[in-house]
Amino acid sequence: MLSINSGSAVPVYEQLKRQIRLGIVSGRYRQGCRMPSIRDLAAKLKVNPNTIAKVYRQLEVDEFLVSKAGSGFFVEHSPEKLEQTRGELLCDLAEEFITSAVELGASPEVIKNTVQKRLEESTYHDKA
Amino acid sequence: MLSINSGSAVPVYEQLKRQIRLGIVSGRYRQGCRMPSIRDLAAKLKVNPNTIAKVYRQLEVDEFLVSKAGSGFFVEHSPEKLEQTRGELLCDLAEEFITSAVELGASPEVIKNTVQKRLEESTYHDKA
Amino acid sequence: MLSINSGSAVPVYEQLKRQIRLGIVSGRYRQGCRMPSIRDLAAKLKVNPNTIAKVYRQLEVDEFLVSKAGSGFFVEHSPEKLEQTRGELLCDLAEEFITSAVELGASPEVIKNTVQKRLEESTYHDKA
Amino acid sequence: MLSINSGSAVPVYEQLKRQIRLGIVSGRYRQGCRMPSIRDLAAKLKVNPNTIAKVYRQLEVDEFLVSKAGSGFFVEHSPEKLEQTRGELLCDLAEEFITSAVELGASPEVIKNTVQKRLEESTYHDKA
DNA sequence: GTGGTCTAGACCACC
DNA sequence: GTGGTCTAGACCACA
Repeated sequence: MLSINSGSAVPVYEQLKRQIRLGIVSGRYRQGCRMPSIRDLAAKLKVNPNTIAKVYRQLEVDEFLVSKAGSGFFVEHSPEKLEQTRGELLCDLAEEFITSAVELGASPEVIKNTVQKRLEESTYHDKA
Repeated sequence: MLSINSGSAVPVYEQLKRQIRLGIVSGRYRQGCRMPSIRDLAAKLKVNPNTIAKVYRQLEVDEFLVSKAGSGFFVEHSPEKLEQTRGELLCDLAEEFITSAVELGASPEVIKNTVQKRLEESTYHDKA
Repeated sequence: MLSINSGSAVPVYEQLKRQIRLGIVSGRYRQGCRMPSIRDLAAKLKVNPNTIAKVYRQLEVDEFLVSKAGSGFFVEHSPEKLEQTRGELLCDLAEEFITSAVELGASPEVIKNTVQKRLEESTYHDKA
Repeated sequence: MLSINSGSAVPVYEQLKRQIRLGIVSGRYRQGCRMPSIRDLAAKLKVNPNTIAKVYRQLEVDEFLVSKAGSGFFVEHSPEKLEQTRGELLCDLAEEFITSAVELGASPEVIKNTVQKRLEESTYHDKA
């Protein structure tokens, strides 16, 4: 599901773009599948259809979607593009995390140790 | 600035609590300073004043704020409390990051390496 | 000057994009110069400001313009981009010309000879 | 379909004359066929009926149309006239193309080579 | 129905 | 002033 933070400084279309791109890269939206129609999604999220259209059009420029006039938008990307974007998004996530952690006053060592600890715990949970 | 995500599953009061607590711990809201009045903040964020009151009261229970009748809420915490909360928030941040990274298909090693790399780069930038 | 053909099948924003791009590539709009403001150009051409904004934004994506918030759009491109686009536009012109000529019933030989003849005449005029 | 560029320096009646003449020469309007009535075409293109009348009358003088009182205008031309006009239009197309290409900074050799290349490609496609 | 284009406005942040 | 975002509609072509 997609969510919108109206009060945020980051524009609605940008929020949706990120979420949908993440959904595509993580496999929730699968290759070849049809996206919700502009009007439907706009009604569901209670935003203007133009805003959704902007999101879809930008994702088309970025080569994640293709539009078929009179039919809809479809997930369409090359495997390389997908792999590359995965790497970029991971870097973005890491950067956001580190920025917030630094703002909290954490040193690089503390950050590294915390990540290490959480990774070990989640690995433990996976094995359990 | 505080922002609200109406579509989110996490309640508005919880969203605000987290943001304000983060603001206190990171030093944006300083010890002894007066918080915005309940009705002002409610008007600004366009939420019910009761929601803000709930946030402030819970932060008071958690020992981040104190209320002075007829005067308002003030930032008030012990240094130990602050240090402890910093650690907790850092863990939360790490967990969010790792969860998203795993959803992206990253292995623990890839995650660790990415964090390491970003840390080195930011250290480098700081020195520069 | 920019002109618009409202009755044409090609969208207004596309017509303007082509004309401005041609103007940049041919040197009529020079590197670093400020473009007319969105509102001014919209008023002059009697189209909606959003249409002009769309043109400018697409030319920014295509790396012919850069926007400086609160200041305006400026011509900004790399020399390589300019040279490459010159070649592409020349090919487009040639294709349009040939398509029309073929529709008129001209054979490849006739087309080639006509071009040759006009080129000689214009060369002659240049020398004169 | 006929289109009008209101912003252009070339008069509306001249624009229409060229398009219709091109339509006749290229075979889209066939010998003996009735043209749209003056008032119908004027209504469709949202121009003054006098403008259409002027176009038709000039095309009559140029021997592309004949008017039959109370019946309308009809395509009527001699094969020689048609052949001659084809040649003239081809020259005009070539001149327009060359003028634009020169404005783009292309040398006569580059222009010739580009035309040659596009001709070979289209010939290849025709054979395929 | 679908997307594609366009209009006529609004409010915001930045300068 | 500037551009940036967003809304609330319109009409069109395509399928």
